[in-house]
Amino acid sequence: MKNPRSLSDEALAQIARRFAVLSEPMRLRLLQAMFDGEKSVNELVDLTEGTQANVSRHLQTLAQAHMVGRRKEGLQVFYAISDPSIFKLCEMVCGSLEKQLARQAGAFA
Amino acid sequence: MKNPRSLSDEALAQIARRFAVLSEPMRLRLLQAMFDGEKSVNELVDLTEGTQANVSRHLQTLAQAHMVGRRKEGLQVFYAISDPSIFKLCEMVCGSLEKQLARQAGAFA
DNA sequence: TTACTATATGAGTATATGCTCATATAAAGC
DNA sequence: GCTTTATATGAGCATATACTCATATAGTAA
Repeated sequence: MKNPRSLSDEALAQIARRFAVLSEPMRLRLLQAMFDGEKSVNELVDLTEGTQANVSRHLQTLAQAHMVGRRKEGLQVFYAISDPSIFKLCEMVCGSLEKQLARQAGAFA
Repeated sequence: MKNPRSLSDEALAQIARRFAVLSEPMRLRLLQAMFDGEKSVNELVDLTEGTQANVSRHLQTLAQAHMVGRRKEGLQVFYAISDPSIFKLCEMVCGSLEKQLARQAGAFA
């Protein structure tokens, strides 16, 4: 019996990919660092305390997912959040985690 | 210079973990299959066309993340979505993907 | 040109996780 | 007890990806 799926395999793969991009703590740190506006790679390296190579790689991942935009200015490259849904997504996940952690002591104070 | 992060490493890891749970197409298929109510493992195997072993494993992952609940009735185990934020999360991701696709499509028009 | 700076990337390694096969566990009926 | 059915899980393999180190590329200035 063939089952009727409302979303194609292709669509599900894209949704999954999007969640995967958000599933690395370092990338979340980078997004968090960009919450108040665009930042150069070096600024992001300082803010996240990551290595330059690693920060650069994660920024490519975020850019390929169209979650951040790239602006070059001289030697520097500035990245900024380009998809406003990111903010809401993170809010929602934080919210449901807070509810879950309500029984325990929270790291979200 | 120490940077002030608004979310602890622990909190970021938990948020990342939550996104990771949603980053597998098979798990999204399972959630989609449960959108209209609870289902037994066998029903989910049929609906997703996966193997019993694999479906069972993914259900454990979803249950550990408190996204689905488990109810045992005789020989069968019924799973159901227990975290309503799942619906909104998927809606939002679908929405922002649609926008992206519309832009791409527009570029070819 | 050379030197310096900011960013990106190739190569290699380590770890995580998804999948399958086979088997284990649990519940019900005989 | 034994058998059947529904679900869970251990073991092993394959792949994906995060990380580091070293180097490449691009832009600026002398």
